Amino acid sequence: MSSLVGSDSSELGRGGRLPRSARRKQLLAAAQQVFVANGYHAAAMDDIAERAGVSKPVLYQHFPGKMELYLALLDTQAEMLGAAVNQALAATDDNRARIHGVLTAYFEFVDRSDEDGAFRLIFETDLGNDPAVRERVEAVAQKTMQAVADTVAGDTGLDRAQAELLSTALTGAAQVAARWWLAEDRPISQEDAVRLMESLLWRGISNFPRQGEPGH
Amino acid sequence: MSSLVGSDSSELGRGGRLPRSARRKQLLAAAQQVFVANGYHAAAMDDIAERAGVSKPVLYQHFPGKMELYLALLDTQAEMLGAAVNQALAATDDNRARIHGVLTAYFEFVDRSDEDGAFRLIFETDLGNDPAVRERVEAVAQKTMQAVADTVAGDTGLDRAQAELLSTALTGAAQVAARWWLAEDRPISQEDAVRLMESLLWRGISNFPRQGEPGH
DNA sequence: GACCGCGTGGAGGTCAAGATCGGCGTGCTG
DNA sequence: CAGCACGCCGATCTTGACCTCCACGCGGTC
Repeated sequence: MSSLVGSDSSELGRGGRLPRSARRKQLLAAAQQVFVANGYHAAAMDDIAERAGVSKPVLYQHFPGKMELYLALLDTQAEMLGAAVNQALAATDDNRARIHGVLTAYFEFVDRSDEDGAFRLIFETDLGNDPAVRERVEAVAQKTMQAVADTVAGDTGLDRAQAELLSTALTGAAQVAARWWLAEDRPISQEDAVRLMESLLWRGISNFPRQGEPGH
Repeated sequence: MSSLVGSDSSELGRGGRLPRSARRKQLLAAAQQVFVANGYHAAAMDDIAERAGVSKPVLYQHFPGKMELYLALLDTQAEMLGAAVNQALAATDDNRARIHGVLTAYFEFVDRSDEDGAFRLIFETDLGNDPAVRERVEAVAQKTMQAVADTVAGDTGLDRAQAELLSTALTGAAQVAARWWLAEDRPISQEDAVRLMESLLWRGISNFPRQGEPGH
């Protein structure tokens, strides 16, 4: 009756005891699968434990609670996305190349995390109301937007608020487009998608009409 | 001890009995306040009933459950936004004017619903996982995107998938920008915001380089 | 002026899900 | 070989939120 090892794809590494570090990583992987599949609220700690092939007490010996578990995953993904975008912005001084890089970063992020759907933790969380989560999610978008706004403000002469509005639109467009592209199962190649978006955004923002320079 | 009518701003229309229609509208208003303030999950039926100054049974005599109550509100708001966008698209044949109209529709929607924050029901719901909710929310964006994609495909010669990608980016940019603008407490006037966004999007999409016309 | 029905209110049931306690087996160490 | 420590599990508690039952009071009618 009691089979030794569940070779089911639904269970990860069932079997004997593991060192804490390995067990922790395994629990994080299981939790990510469940959170991504069901969202935070519908995800049950029982499901996560079962998914990992352990019992609930073990789960609580590694994480104080559901929220901390979620935040650990969220931080990891936010770090990844933030680093990728940052690198794309710092890699060059050519603004068109920057747009290309940031777009690629977004598309790569949703594409790479398609296997596990990790991007949903950031872009489609059902915890937008929780302050801790909200802060972390907005921090990524804000940091990117601010960096873009610096360049936009310098190049267009727009004041800060105006530059931030356009920067929000640009980064938001990239994010929404990448999500749509993945949700539609990549109807076109990633290269084509990035090229199209790059063309759209670059035509929009480059040589943006200087305005609002008072007097002079 | 028992004050007759709660003139508190926290309670709506406490006092005697109301005709069903009026009571229903009042319950919807109370529910909207609570849902917007706390999100779906954190909102308690007790809070909604208390907010409306009635007891829970009456709430359940008007709505079968929490979900139906939420969906009623969601449908109303989705209808409003969809109608506004539709009207903006149908009002003219000039595509730049269409962009202006749609942008205005989005900004008006978040602005007008700032008093009660109704736009959060659509744009920041914490029920993105529930099929019924997801379907309704996506339907609005999808319909808009499809309408825009029709025009984009016709004007640029792009194939359907490419046109839809760009249309998603355009409508997504409008939505994200409007939400940012409100979240930042309207740092610039609505007219300026719409003008800036219109300039950005129109420069991006107008005279988009024709490509992908095979052979011929 | 008395009666009857309907809408209202407070108190309670049910259940799901997060969080926890004593016992067991296994592998290392002297 | 014996003791020990550690990781693990089954079973349970508790909280909180959705959802109904018995008493009360107001409006229409003869």
